Amino acid sequence: MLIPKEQWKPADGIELEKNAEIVVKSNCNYLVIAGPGSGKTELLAQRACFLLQTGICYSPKRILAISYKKEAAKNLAERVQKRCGQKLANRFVSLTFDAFAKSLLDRFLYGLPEVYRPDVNYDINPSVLREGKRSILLRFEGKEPKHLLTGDYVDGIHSLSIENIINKKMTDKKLPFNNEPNNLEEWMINELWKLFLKGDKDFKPALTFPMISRLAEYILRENPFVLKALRATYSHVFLDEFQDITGVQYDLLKTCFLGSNAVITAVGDNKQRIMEWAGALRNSFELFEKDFNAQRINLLMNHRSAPRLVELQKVFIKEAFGEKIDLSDLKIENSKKWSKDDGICEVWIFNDYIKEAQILSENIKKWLNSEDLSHRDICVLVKQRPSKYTNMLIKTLAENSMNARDEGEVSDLLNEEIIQFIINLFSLALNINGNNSYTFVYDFIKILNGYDDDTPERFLIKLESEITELLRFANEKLLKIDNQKQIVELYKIIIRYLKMDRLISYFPQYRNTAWFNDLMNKSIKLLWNEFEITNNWSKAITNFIGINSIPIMTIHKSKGLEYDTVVFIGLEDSAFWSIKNQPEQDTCAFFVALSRAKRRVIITFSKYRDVGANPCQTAENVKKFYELLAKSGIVEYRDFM
DNA sequence: CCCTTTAAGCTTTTT
DNA sequence: GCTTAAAGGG
Repeated sequence: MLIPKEQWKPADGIELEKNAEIVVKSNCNYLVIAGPGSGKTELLAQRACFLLQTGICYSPKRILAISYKKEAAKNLAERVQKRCGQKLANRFVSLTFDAFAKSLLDRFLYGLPEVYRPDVNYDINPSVLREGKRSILLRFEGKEPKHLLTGDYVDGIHSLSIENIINKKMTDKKLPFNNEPNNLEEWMINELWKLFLKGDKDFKPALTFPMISRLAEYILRENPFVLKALRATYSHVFLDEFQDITGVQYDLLKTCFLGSNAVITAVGDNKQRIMEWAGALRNSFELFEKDFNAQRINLLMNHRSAPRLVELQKVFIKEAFGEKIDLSDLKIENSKKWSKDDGICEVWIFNDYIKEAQILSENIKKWLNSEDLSHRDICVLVKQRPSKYTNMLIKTLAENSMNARDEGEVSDLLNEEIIQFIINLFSLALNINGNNSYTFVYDFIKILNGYDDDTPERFLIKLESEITELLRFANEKLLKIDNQKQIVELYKIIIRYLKMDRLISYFPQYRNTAWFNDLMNKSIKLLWNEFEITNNWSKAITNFIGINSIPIMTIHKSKGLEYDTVVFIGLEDSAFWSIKNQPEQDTCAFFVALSRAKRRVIITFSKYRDVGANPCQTAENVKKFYELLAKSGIVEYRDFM
């Protein structure tokens, strides 16, 4: 059953580059610098296979893989299962950082001292954080201890920045917090911890994710047995997108595994470090090398982009990142699947955003029709505020019967299990050729019923007829719907059929009623919107899923994704206003945008754009980017003015 | 109530 | 760095 180490070969005939193979078979901590398209998911999947198939990670030991996005965690798990089969993949645990921290907290809640123990029914992110943090402050008005009202704090809690306290200060330091506060800010931090942990008559206990990580870290530090159990479980740890790790998360990582026998493989790219403003550590690579005695190694292949785009990326790296960059960054090679002239990068200059939208629409139409691209092969990127920058384009595309939409608005919604269920149910009810819809709906209801493969067949047969009846009912109702309220009714009937308590027991996140209702309302609104436009339920569902719309998103959202053609709208000062405060991060952001494309990048500049009171756009501050593009000799400039 | 001044949001993820 | 929302003063 086990494969000897020397005989092990990468699964599915995949060829790994030399450095990737070194990491896959390594037995020490590595920091893998993996640029765009270098195949880091594949590297981690192959390493998982190597460890499991050779028995280096032997049963019951497990591999813990930590990502940042649910989607990334899911993709990696699926890849491992595909490469080495379900049985071995059962010992591959792929989680997001927050899911990992939360699972520790939920399992070992009672390992916390009473003061720090959250109510077992805590919510995540109190709704009040969204509605107005100031209202939290008000409940402490006048209760400030008199002796702390000195110096900067004579005005009491009003002199505090509540935003800063909740987002940063509360989780700045490891627990425990100082029980005898020396100033008003410390007092406020303590009061907020108590309120969030325990709640009161009009505040439901609710934690933020950084708080959860701090609590999990505290449990492990205070309970040697829990720590020992964790370390006994995982022999190997993978850390994806390591450039994004926050200080809070790094502390948790150290408490978990520093000084243990776990072999850690961290993968990341400092050229894509765009999350510093949200707390990502600037020096995570150096810290990891030092603390964990990790070796640094670079991947040199770019499997994604066409040769001319790889060349452009290299020029960009060399000129924009300067001496900070490892020399091997300039040795990147492109994949053999391209011919050497492949790859297009153009800068399109417009007088106004109306012309910009027209020209883009014409070209997108051409790409869709004559280049055989599908909507999902194209992506429209913006630095921030997608709606502001792409309003006109969406309108113009619609006038030419093409769809584009802000993917950020809907992607989380569409990925929720309950929404997936509803989509699949409606697709089936309307006889849309969904490939796996029936399996999805059947399995979903089967699980909720607590059925498995040992369940007597008569129950399963009954279940099938129940589903048939549900589909018939949904079909009948859907076809009669002529206002939004009737969709609400249909949703209610479906949820009542599924039973909320059963839903919650399998998807505990839906315990948060406000969030669940929000999901429902958003999807109803979106669905109704699509129906109003199309007046056809099949089309409405297809549009709701977005198969026929071009995704629009921010650069941040696009990280980790790839598209044949990338249209970056608005390489302008007003879009990159932050370039003065955070030049490195904005350079990284532009690099991320550039490197999403497999074959073609179009970058636009419009002299006039309605993004604010001053429509006249400049490119003084982003001049650096234009100079770089021009210098490469690869980019073609087209003037549409 | 209106005008002026100040502060916050922008770019994210996570159950 | 610029826009918009909230707060403060007369």
